[in-house]
Amino acid sequence: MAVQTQPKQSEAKLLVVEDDANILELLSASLRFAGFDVSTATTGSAAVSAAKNSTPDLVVLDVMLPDLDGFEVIRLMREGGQRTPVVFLTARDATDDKIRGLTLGGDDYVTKPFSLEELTARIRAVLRRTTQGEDEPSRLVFADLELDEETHEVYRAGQRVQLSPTEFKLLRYLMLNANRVLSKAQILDHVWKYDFRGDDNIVESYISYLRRKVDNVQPRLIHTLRGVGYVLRKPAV
Amino acid sequence: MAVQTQPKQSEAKLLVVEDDANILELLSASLRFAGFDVSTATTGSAAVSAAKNSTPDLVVLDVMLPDLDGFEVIRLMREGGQRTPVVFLTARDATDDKIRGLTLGGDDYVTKPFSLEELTARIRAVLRRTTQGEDEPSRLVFADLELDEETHEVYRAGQRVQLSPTEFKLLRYLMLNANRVLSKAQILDHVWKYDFRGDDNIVESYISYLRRKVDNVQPRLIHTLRGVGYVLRKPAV
DNA sequence: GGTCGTTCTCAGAAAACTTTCAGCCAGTGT
DNA sequence: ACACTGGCTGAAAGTTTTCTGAGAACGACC
Repeated sequence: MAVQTQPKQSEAKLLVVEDDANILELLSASLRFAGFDVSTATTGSAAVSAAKNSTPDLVVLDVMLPDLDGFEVIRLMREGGQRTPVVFLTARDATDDKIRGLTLGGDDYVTKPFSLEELTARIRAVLRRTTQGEDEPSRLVFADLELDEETHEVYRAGQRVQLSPTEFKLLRYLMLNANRVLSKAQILDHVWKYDFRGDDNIVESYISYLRRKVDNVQPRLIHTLRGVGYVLRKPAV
Repeated sequence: MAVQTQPKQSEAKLLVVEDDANILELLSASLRFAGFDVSTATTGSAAVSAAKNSTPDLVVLDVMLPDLDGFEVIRLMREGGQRTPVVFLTARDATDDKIRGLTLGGDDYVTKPFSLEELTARIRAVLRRTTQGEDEPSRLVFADLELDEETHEVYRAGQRVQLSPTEFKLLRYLMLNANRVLSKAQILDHVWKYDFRGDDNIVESYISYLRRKVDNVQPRLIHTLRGVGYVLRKPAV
């Protein structure tokens, strides 16, 4: 198999609005790679007109923008009758009034710094809620392993398993990329917040935790490829 | 279970009339998401003609409008023979006698600032009263937990439990969204008034009160999902 | 004006989770 | 068989999140 394709992600059209060039680059690259059709804007007014023209399925919107703030952008966008769902990006300690009301109308938000897994999970969740018709299932299944993104329940061989937040994110990432080999660096980049300055070993630790909780029965599903990374797959016949 | 749908809310047609752009956006987004078919107007005269054309099942009407006041709007609306029920939005200290009479005709009102739970509860109640035939039940039931929206009575395992107004609203919100994970932000946005300027901790406090009063017997129904939120559900099988 | 129920805040305790580290183990190549 | 490298994991330290008791603030009602 030559080409590695990403998990099908509804091919949705996203508009990403963010003025920090680094974060914008990070987001657009990884969301694009995740299979979304991404366009970008760096100011509120550019975002409004971009939304008018390209009618995205969802907007990823930094609340703090140089010109308009996120709420104004949304209001203007929706004045035209568009009802585009939004995932807001907010600063960690936006204790202000700023972050009130963001979850209304099926929208959601993530606070900076976030992990890419977190953001894409929210995007998927919002799309799931707002897209009618042929919907993404909220339940990931691989062999006898099941993970429900909505209820946060995980089962192995029918048994309920309790996972911590990081364990959950890691497992979801593995399942979304089943049969694909993931390097520790890759895992770190996706599952940990982008400002994490630690060492690879933490991935080993969490793989270990996950094995203990979720991969303690036959057949083993989490495999180590020495010097390469990890992969979730059914053992060879 | 694939799709997460909102609690079915009769799909009723609402006309929302409000001149403050922020509040209008807040209302239309969340009511639409709650399953109503929402149209909007920002002036009294626009409201009258909108009502003529689209014959809503219920009107949410700010009493204070730039041109006509809410009572005028209703008078004009009803001159044409329409008997559309109304939920008024009034300012905090509307001592107005006019408002007193409102509830007589089957209409109702909420004072600003309100919580969305409060508003949707009123809307549901008015629709329940005015819609004959297949009506929404006023009694929510989950496991051995029962909550009557009309009498405000709550029972756990057959035992009557006394709740304060906020506790009641919180529990109703949980029950309306049983089996769905609700973040503290989401709970705050729905159950607390939109001008509340406090932090998440108040949700924790009220969850704690609720547990003490309502979830002090087996099986536990209110569960914490660390880092995610709370959910009302029956324990794993 | 006092009592009561309620809302909201604060702060400490408890619990859960994350991260690091160090020693051990396993696979690989010589 | 040996040394080397990368991976695994137990334990401890560090951090974050949640829970809850106590009390201040508020307003309704007598």
